Amino acid sequence: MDVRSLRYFIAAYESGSISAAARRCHVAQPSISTALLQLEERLGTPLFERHRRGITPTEEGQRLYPLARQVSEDLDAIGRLFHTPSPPTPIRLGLMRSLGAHRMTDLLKEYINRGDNLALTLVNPEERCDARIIGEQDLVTTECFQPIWHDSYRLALPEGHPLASQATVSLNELDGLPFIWRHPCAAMEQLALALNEAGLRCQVRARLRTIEYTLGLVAAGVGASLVPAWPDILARPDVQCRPVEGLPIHQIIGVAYPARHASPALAPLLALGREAWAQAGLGATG
Amino acid sequence: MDVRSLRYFIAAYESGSISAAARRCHVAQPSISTALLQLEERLGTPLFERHRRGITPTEEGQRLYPLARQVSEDLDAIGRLFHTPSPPTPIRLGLMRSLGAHRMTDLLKEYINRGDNLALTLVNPEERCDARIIGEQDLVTTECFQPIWHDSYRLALPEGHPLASQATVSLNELDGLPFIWRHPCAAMEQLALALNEAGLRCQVRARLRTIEYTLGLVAAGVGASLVPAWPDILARPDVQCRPVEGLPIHQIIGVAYPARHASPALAPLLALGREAWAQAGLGATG
DNA sequence: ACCAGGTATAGGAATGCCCTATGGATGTGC
DNA sequence: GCACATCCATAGGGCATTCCTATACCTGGT
Repeated sequence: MDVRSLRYFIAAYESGSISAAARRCHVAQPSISTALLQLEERLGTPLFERHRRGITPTEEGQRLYPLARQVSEDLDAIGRLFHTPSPPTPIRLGLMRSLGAHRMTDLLKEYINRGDNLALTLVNPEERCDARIIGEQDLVTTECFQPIWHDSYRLALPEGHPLASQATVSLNELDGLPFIWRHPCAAMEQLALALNEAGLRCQVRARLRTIEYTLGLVAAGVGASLVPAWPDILARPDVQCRPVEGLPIHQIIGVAYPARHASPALAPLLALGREAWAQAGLGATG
Repeated sequence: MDVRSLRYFIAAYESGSISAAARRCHVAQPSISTALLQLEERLGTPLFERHRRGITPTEEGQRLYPLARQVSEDLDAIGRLFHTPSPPTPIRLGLMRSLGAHRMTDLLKEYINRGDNLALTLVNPEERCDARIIGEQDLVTTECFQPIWHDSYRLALPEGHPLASQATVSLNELDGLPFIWRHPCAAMEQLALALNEAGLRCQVRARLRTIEYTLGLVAAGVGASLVPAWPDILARPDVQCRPVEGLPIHQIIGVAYPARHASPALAPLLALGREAWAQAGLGATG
């Protein structure tokens, strides 16, 4: 009886899926799969029913769950037993706009978990802070940079817009197109520059700051815009995203931190960034 | 944080010694030693003070102990959660005399632990039974034999007896020596045979059945006897044990069980015998 | 002075875990 | 209707952890 299997069981139980549990535990799916099979073998009873949409616990699985939680948490408590809580480390983190609330909260959650009693304060990236989550283009020379995410940008069009019938859109086709302008945004500035150089007109219908409002206005047919190609944006039915030909707008987002005298409490954040970046790199090549 | 380390910690705590814990856990001493060091490293505090006579728990060790017990027992409970108790398997075990109460109870304890809900009945080896713990010489042809222990026999003398000043005793020196005769005992019968063949007299002061009483009478100076060379007998200060020259009396004790239709519930007992026999074999060569 | 009993360390073998790759089954979108 | 995506299970190789033996070191007892 291994506590590792129990933790995997807990994750699978709470996720309702072996694959999701694997993502949550940062291991590959077969690890959870075989561990659960071994646990069922060891206990002599099936714990889950497998089906296409995931798994549902059997009655035995439901009986095991609270006990497994108990053991797992007791073990964690032992780990903290002699861990004299250090005074909270204040960390001021500057966050640029348009980071993607979902992935950013996941990152912060993990950071707080891994860090040792952090007191996180989120501020604008221009303010004084210990580190900044920003696009690579905004680095200043005294800063080091740890990449986290790679965002490529797409032209966002309302559903049914003529340009949306094409797989890609050329720069010339943007001439005179009404735009929802998001500000500040390096990608939009690049677009403005490109339009200007090509002698194309740029018609701005609205200026605003958040991606969410931008998408709402795009969906309402007020105009087009430029948004990062995040899965949850690409999945929206009311907005269609198309790459702009010959205008590969990318942005690398990461942690910028002072090259000298960086706070040691940043280490887990940098490690998380390294992991996410490596993960994306693997996905890109595979 | 691994439950393995916690179990080692529990064994060390309860044994008061790393070496004893290793024996109890059936692992080598360095395994416990390094596991404890790792646990202390992990928790960031020493758990034991090491000294020449063993170890004593620190205050932190004492705090950890009940929690470790809790987790360990909860985990065991999970292991038994879906283990529908099978109906008790009755096993009649025939036990010859003079097996050595200590090692025999250890063996039975382990057997009951490993077996699946056994109902053990101990009887004399002549009675009907599923298996017998006997000397190899008492095997009948329909039985298989799994050796467990190898006993060699010594002449037991009261402390200060003239013969005890010698490292060994010759057969001739036993002529006319008063004896405490233990019965039944294959070794004593071999001795009687040897004395008889050499034409030596044998003077019997008492006849009895148990080794404990025998040793009491030997210590009281009533006479000599022949006893197995077990560590706890050799360690007695009131009795001195000497090998008899040219008379290597040995006995192999083990499990005798029917060659056909042996109860499957005997398997753990045979496994235990195999382990003990291998262990002794290693000790003899090393 | 040597031996016995205790713990710590070093190095090699084996067991087990994790990962990648792949197969099978079943909904989903065009 | 057919390709595709998702999810779980299985196979095989690489690697980390654990175990063991052998040995060093220390101290108390003979």
